[in-house]
Amino acid sequence: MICDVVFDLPLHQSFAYAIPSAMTLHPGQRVWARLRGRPLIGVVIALRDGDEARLHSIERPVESVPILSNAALELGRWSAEESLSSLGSTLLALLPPPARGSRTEVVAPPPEHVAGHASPPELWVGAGREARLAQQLRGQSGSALVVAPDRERAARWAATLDAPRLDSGAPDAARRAAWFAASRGRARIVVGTRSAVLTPLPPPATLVLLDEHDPAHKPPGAPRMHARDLLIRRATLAGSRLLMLSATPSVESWWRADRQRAIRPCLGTEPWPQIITADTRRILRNHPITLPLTRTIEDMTRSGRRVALIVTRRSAALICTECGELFRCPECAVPLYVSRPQKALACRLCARVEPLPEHCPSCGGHRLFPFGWDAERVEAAVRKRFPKLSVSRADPRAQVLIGTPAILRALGPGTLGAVGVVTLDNLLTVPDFRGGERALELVWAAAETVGRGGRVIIQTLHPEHYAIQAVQQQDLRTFYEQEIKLRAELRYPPFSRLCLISVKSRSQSEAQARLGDVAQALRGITGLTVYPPAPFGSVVARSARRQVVIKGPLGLPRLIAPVLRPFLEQRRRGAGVVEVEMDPVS
DNA sequence: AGCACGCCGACT
DNA sequence: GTCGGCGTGCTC
Repeated sequence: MICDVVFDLPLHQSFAYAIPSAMTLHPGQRVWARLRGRPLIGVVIALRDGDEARLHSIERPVESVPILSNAALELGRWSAEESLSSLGSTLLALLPPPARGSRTEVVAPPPEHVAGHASPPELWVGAGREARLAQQLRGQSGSALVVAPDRERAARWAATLDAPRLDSGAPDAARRAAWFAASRGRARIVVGTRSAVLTPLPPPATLVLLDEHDPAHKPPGAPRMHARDLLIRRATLAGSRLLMLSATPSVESWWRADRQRAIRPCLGTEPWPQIITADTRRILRNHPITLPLTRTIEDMTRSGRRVALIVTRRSAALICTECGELFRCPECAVPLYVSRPQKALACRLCARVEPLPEHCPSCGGHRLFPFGWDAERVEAAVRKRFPKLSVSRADPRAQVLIGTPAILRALGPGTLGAVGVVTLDNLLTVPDFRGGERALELVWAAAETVGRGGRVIIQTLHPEHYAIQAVQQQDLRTFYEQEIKLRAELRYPPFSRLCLISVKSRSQSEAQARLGDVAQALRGITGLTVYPPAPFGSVVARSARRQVVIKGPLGLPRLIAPVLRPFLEQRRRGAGVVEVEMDPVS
C-alpha cells in the first residue's frame, strides 16, 4: 500500500510513501516521514495501491488513529483552495502540537461526523449576548466549540465556562489533551482560537464565534483564512448550529444573517449613555481636548468617576512642515513612527529603527514635527491642562486613563463615567472601505462600556456620520442599511471579493517588474478590477515590497488560481516572492 | 521552506 | 590557485 502525504511546505503537491507491512494507516492520520533525509510531520490524505518499490517508507505514525475526520480533511481542502495556499500548510496549522518523544501516542479513534440539519448561522447582537451564551452553553447537553479572536479572550471564556483550552496560550500537553477529550466527548465544551476550528466534536455540536467582527480572527499566516469563514463552512458541511456574537457585526455577516432572518437581538442593560459630538476644527492642531470633553473630565472626576480617552493612532508619524513630506519605511512603505524613548524613527512592520533625521531628505527643511495625537502626546497635554488629576496610560485606577480601543475591553461595563474619543477621523478618512465599520465598532464599544448615566464624547470633523448617528439612536440597522447600500454601489464585499497580491524583492524595480508579470497574466481574465498601487512619497528611495489589490466576483479564488499558481510555486529569490492574500481584513 | 549543487568575484 | 556569494532545482 502507498499513502499520499502533505507537509507544511508551500508546495501544491503530495508525496507518496510506502506503508510498512506491520503498520496500519488511515487518511487524516499524522505521520513522521523523511523528505530529502530530514524527518517531517505530514498528514496522510489518501491510501492507494501501487508500486512501492522505489518509495521511501513512513517512519511512524504520530498518533495511533487519525487526528482528522474525513469531514475535517474536506474542510481543509476547501480552505486551501479558497486561500490559494497548500493543503499541507493549511492542515498542519489547524492541529494541536504533537507529543514529544519517539513513541506513537495511543488515543481513542475520533467519532464519525453525522451530517445534521443545516440551519443558517445566527448572529447574536445586543448587550446581553455574552450572558445569554454562557447560559445557553451551561444549559445544553450537546458538545460545543468556542472560538475567540485571541488568547486573552480564549483564557477568559475558558475560565467562565470551566472548559479546557486548545489555543497556543495553553501548554502543549493540555492543548493536545483538550483536542482528544473533545473528540471522545469527555470535554463537552472546549475553547480555542482559529487554530481549533477542525477539533472533532460528537454531534450534535454547537459552534461559537466570539466577537465576529474582530480582524484578529484572521491573523497573518496559515491557514490564511478568517475563522468565521472556516466555521460557516464547517457548520454547513456537518449540519451544526453556529452562533456568532458581536456588538457590531461585520457588514458581510449582517447582510447574510439579515437575509436569512437569523439576527438575534439579546437585550441587556439598556439605558444608553449620552453620545455627544465635538467639532475638532482648528482645535486638534494645538490641543487634543475640546471644550465639551474638558467639561466632561471636570464633571466626572469631581463626582468621583473615571474617564477613558481613546486614541486610534498608536503613535505619531514624523512630517516635514515645510514640504509636507511624511517619513516612510523604505522597505514597507508604511509611515515610520516616532519612538521617543529611543529618540528614533521605527517601522511597525519590519522592526527597522533609524535615528531621528536632522533635515528633510526631500526639501532639506529643518522643521520636522510629530504628526497625529498618539497616547503619549495626549497624556502630556492632559497633564498640563489638569495638573491635579492622576493621568495614566497604564494604571486602570487613574482618574484619566489614556489608551487604544483595546483598553475598553479590559474595563468592565459601568466602571467609567465617560469615554472620550480623541479623534474618530483616522478611521473615517483612511482609504479603507471598512472605515465606517471600524468607527461604529469603536463608538458602540465606548457606549457599552460607559452604560447608564454616562457620557461618550466623540471629537470629529464628521459629526453627521451615519456610524455616529446609529450609536446615538442605539440602532444598528440604521448603520448597516446605509453601509450595505454603499458597498453595493461600489461593488465592495459582500458583493465582490478582494485579493491582495504582493511581491517581496530586494529592489523596488525587481518587485515592480515581477508584479508587472503577475498583472499581465491576470489581464486575460474578465471581470477583474486591478487597483493600481498607492503612490508612495518620494522619501521611499527603494521599496522592496509592491502590492496590488484586485477585485472580482464571488468565485475569485477559483478564477485566478490557475493563473497565479506558477507564480506561487516558483519562488525565485532574486526576482521576488509572490504572495496572495484572499479577503484581506486590513 | 530548506538544502544541495553550481558557476563567477576577492582573498591567503 | 581556493572560499563563498546566491541563483536554480528538487524533495516521494
